[in-house]
Amino acid sequence: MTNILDTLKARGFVKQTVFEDELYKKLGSESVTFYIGFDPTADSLHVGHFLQLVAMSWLQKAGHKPIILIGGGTGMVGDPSGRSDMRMVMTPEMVQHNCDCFKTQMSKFLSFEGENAAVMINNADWLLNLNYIDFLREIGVHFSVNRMLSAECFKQRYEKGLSFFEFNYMLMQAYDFLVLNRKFGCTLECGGDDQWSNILAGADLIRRKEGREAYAMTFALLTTSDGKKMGKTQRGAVWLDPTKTTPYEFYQYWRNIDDCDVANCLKLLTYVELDEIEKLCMYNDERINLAKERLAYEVTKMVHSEADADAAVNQSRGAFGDGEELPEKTIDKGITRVVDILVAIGVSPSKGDARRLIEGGGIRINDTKINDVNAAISEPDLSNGFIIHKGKKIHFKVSVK
RNA sequence: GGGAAGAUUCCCGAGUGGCUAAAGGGAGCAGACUGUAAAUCUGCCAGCUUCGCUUUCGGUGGUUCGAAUCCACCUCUUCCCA
Repeated sequence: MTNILDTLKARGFVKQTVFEDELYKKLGSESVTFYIGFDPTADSLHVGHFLQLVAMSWLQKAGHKPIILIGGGTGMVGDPSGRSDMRMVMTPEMVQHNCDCFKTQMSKFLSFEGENAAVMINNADWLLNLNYIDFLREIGVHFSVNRMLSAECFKQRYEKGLSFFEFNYMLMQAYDFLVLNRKFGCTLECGGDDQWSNILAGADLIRRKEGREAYAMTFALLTTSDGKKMGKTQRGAVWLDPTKTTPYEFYQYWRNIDDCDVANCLKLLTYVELDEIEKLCMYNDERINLAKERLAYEVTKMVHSEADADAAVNQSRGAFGDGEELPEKTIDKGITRVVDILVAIGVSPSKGDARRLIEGGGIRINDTKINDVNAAISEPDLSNGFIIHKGKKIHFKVSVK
């Protein structure tokens, strides 16, 4: 049986580790309890979280026990990294609501039952009632400011400024790891590579304070080949919640990624075997599209369902090939002008935008280009339904309610 | 506590009384070319009842025929000194 660390490395997950040799042996010989932290700042996860969850599921499948730590404690204060944003104070109810949403979505990738069931824990349980003096005496003494300042994550913040709260973040996260180690025997913390300093601090703290082994491992962040964060679109993040990002849109997002990112995404986001990925991605011409289709299908199936993935494929055939199905939208009775319809179905954010789109020749109805800004849909089309195209990629079948 | 600078449209960043819905860049959208890719070139990029009107340049008042631009106060941010 192969060591899970080999698998993760081969697929490009692993960025940094501590005591890799020891960790390797441990992962190969026993069930390791590990954790990753998630901040409950929204009621849905996005694709960045998805990568972490896939990594977790690999580990769980190999027999290790996942702990999902929800940052309810830090969420009560608000994430300081969103600089200009209002620091929205989250009520316990909101945090609870977001946790519930997370759990539903996560249960598709992780098992909350069985021998090594995943568990979800909220750090508000211990962070909120922390006594400041006790914390300083117990935890604070183990941290050297000089060392913290030399950490990469703080260096980048020098110019922008760094609040004491943010500086404390490292201690809180380190403390989380310590608590999980004491209460649940958690010995490994994972996370995105941007969390390296914080994770390392926790592992260090446990070793120093408890004299016990503790390990750290960071995973690659989901970025494009030129280093930009993936998962952003015109309309914001790509969410896992089907009401925020429909399965069709989700499918299309992956179908449209750059050539050079396909292999990476297949390795990190799907369970497709490595040699198969290699075969799929060996082309530099249009045959690479098969790899994109496979990626989009697999990921949609994982996040939503096989039925949703099949539907998305069929709708895509209709939109881009010669299939029958198309994603559908309905409009209220009485809306007839093209401009109004574009706004009604959410293709344009405003009428001005819709007008410009028509003026620029970007809109077609039933394969006829619309040139007149005031054009309206004719009666037979209104009752029978019609197809609206925006550019080359957005196609909807529209019918009147 | 003392001193200095600053807050501009999604982001970065010009603008210092009318010609400014506000330069330039990035992102985004559309057109051409393609493979539902990239690169490149072109156009668009506050809202609306669109030959016009309305709302925008941290907040509130004020000066002016007229302010993003001048004055006052407030809020917040950054920097220097303690």
